[in-house]
Order: sequence, then C-alpha cells, then structure tokens
Amino acid sequence: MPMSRGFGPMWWHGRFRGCGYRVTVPREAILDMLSKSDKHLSAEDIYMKVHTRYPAIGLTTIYRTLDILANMGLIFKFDFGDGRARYELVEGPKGKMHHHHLICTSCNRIIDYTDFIDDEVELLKRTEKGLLKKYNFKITNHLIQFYGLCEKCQKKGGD
Amino acid sequence: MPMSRGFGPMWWHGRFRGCGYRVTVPREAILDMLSKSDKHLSAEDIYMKVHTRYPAIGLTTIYRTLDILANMGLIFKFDFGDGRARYELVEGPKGKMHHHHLICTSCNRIIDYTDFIDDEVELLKRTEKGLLKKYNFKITNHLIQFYGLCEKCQKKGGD
DNA sequence: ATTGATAATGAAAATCGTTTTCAATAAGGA
DNA sequence: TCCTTATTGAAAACGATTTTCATTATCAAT
Repeated sequence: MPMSRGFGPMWWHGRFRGCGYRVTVPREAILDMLSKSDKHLSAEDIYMKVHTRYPAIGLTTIYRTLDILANMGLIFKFDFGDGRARYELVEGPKGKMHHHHLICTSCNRIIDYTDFIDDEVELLKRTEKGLLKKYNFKITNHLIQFYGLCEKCQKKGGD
Repeated sequence: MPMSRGFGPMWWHGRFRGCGYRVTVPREAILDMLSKSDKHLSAEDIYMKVHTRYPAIGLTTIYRTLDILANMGLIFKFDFGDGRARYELVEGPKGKMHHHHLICTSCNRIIDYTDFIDDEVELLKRTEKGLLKKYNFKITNHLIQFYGLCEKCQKKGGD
C-alpha cells in the first residue's frame, strides 16, 4: 500500500508471475525504491535505502532480487570500475531517457548524458546488423562508457 | 635476455624511467608475456603463464604490475562481467588493431571484432567534442561492448 | 665495481563485494 | 484454511584483489 504511486496497477506483477516468480514484500519494496530514487546505486545503497522503511529486509535478499530483476531485463547492472556493481531501472512506465555515462577516473563521479543518441542509434543499428551477418552473434545489449576527467578534476591537475 | 624479441630496444624502459619506476625482472617478464600471448587474460592467467618461466614471481606482483601498466596506459583493463578483470596490451610497436568485444552472456566467450571502426571513430570524435563543450568533461578513453548470444548458444536455446 | 637509499618483491593475512547454506517463513493455488 | 514450495535472513563461505611487512634488488652516486 505504501508502494503504489498511481502509475499503473503494479505493472510488474504480471512479469513476475509470467516468469514463475512470486510477488513478495521485498521485491515490491526494492522495485518501488528504484523507481523513485537516484540512478547508479550500489547493492548496499539500495539496502540502506530500503532498510529505513523495511528493516527486516536483508542484504542477501537485495542481491538476489537485483539478480532476478537484471535477468528479467527490468534493471541494468553496470560496472564503473570501483569494485561494486551499480544498478538502475531500465525504464518505468513513464519512460526514462536512454542515456550513457561519463565516468571521472579521478573522483569516480558519474555524469549521465543523453546527447548524440540519435547518431549513436544509427551507428549501432548498422553495427549490430553487420555483426550478426559476419559472426552470427545475436546482440541483445550494448554498453558505451566514456572515461576521463570531470571539470573539477581537470582544474585540480588530474589523476 | 630471453625477453627480447628484436622489435625495439626495450622501448618501454624509457616510459618506466620517465614515470620514476624501476625496470625489474617481473615487469619485463610480464610485458614480454603480454606482447606474445593471447588477449583478454585474467591476472591468474598471466600469473600462470609467467610462472612457468619465472616461478619466483608471485601473484601479488602480477596485480601490482598490471595496475602500474594500466595507469601508464600500456595495457587496458576490462570487465566482462565474470568477476575477474581481463587485461590486454594497448598496442605493441608492431601496432595491434583497435578492436572491441562481443561477449556471449551464456558461455562468456569473447569475440574480437574490428569492423565498423571507421564509422565508430567518426561518431566518437563528434561525441567527444560535443561532450567536452557541454559538460567540460575531458574524455581520455572509451569502452564499447556488445552483449548477446554466440552462434553455439543460440542453437542451444540461449541462456 | 662498491655503496647506500629506497623502490620493488613475495608470502601471508586482511579486505570486501558477492554467494552459498540452511532452517524458518510466507505466497498463493487447491 | 491447508499445503506445497519459493523465498527469506543470518551466518558462513567464497574469491578476486589489496595490504602488511620483512627481505631483496635496482640504480644513482661514488
């Protein structure tokens, strides 16, 4: 009941049942939290946020649930090179913008950007088609990340 | 002496000294091994290969050396999502082809490809210039990876 | 060549994110 | 409501990587 925010009647329930998964309090709590909160959260970030409202939910369940959600395609799992995985909702019913990440190699700050996506989509389409033909590799997903120095770290003299 | 392969008088010595690093047997052994052997090796892969010729070199030194080499820009460190980092030489004096990876999410096989790099380079150039202007983010590196199913795993019925 | 300051090394222990184990609990079809 | 079984949480296990620290090796100065 504290979960719903009125944008659809628990639209993910169907997905769960369809995959043979049960709908449980921890799963609802985690999905609800992800849909409301910041992006690129680590498992522990998520654990702490969920924990404030549901102290009974353990870190193990967070990991297990994130794994399921990633396999179902509801969330993305990222590695930004700092030793812990990061997660973000693929898109809510509202539809979040497709985006990529700029990763500062000095301070680990993450900047989302949504620019140049059109050009990129075109390139990717061509690439995916070509790779399918040449290697018979069926692409389901891609990752594009840029590494470098953010404004602050450039001034500080870099890493 | 068993290190040299005649393609340049230990060209990396200069880079080392320039960074204040000493040239040591383990470092030469590791670089030499990387220049001769397959790509996307894990730290343990490298350890075992180096170990056959230099049993005294420990795994700790492998990690430390790989870290230095990555910071110097001599090698790339990749994460393919299987829990261990992979490393490959950026390019030897012979010049290796710029390439990207297709990662099979079912069997973890890695396929290198060098196709469509021209189109990609053009897109990246534009993107980098635009991101620099908009976010004042100085890009030093990028990562592009495709995930999907290789030929074999498609036939097996996927993951 | 010898020396000396100190960077680099290896073994073992520590770290830390993530997984596994297992007994207890809860979801949801009957 | 009952019953099967998926799900859970706590603790232990795991595994890649890092740290510690005493020893060794590099190399600039002699």
